[in-house]
Amino acid sequence: MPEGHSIHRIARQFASVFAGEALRVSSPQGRFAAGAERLDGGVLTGARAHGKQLFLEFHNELVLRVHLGLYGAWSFGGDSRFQGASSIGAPRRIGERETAHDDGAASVYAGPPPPVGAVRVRLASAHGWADLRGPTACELITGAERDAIIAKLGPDPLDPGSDPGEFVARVQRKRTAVGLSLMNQEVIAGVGNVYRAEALFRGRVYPWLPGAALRDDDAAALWEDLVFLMNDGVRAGRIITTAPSHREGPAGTDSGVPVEDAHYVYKRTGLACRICGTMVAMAEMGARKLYWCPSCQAA
DNA sequence: CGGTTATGTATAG
DNA sequence: TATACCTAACCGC
Repeated sequence: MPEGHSIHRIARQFASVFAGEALRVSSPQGRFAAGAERLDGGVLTGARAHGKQLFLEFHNELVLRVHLGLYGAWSFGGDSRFQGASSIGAPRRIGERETAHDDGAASVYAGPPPPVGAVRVRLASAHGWADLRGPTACELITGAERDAIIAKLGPDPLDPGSDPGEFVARVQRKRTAVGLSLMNQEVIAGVGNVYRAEALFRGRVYPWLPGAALRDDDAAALWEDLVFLMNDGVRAGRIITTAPSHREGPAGTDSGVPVEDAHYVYKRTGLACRICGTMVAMAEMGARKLYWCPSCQAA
């Protein structure tokens, strides 16, 4: 259940702990047995994310494309070096569960544990392992196919090289409601249901406003806010969109912000808006639940 | 233990 | 718009 920030964290994790290493690749569950066999023993040369797509690149030019979908997840474990790189911050986060490794007395890494549950793919180096469960997509593609996939996607707020004007142009090109376009990965890549609701609220944007009617500066502000929010998500390992002054509990650090204080509107149906006190509303939009404040985000 | 829910997308009609 | 996909956490009984 990850948005773009989780995928970028995972890509960074792979790059830092597996790049340059020969990997044992297997599919304990069996559904990726053929692919695993082709990758087994290969050296990981790089890991990249664009939006919610993850690309693990191997020395033999093969690319493993993974999309976690609604309930996919990676879990990691390994030696201390591995742990240090993977567990900065909160101990447990959505889309990238980390297993605390029992290193009672600085024990030597003894290899991955027996797989638990439906592990589609397991990657293992001399220092650690990664298990993938429940992805929507897990397939081997070529570099050219990877490039084609990225070319179809909109700009990613987490890519420093992306062009804000590209987002503005794409969202304004259609009459589609802004709330729908933010979920369209061809308009902007990496935004999901939480960032959609929270960015619209922070920008005071009416979710049903047609993209074509979105002012230039409002569109640009939405983009800039998503750049800020999503980079913060990569750093913190969770989505926190509230300003400290708008939280009910005592001000705290990332790890200290309680779940119920992390968002303005997401999953707050019926609760008072943190800004104006109006009851937060919920409606279906694009087969997903949209949360908004009818006063702050009035038409 | 069973039902519900989820930060997603593809495909059918 | 509806449904399938396919996994685990959570909640109420």
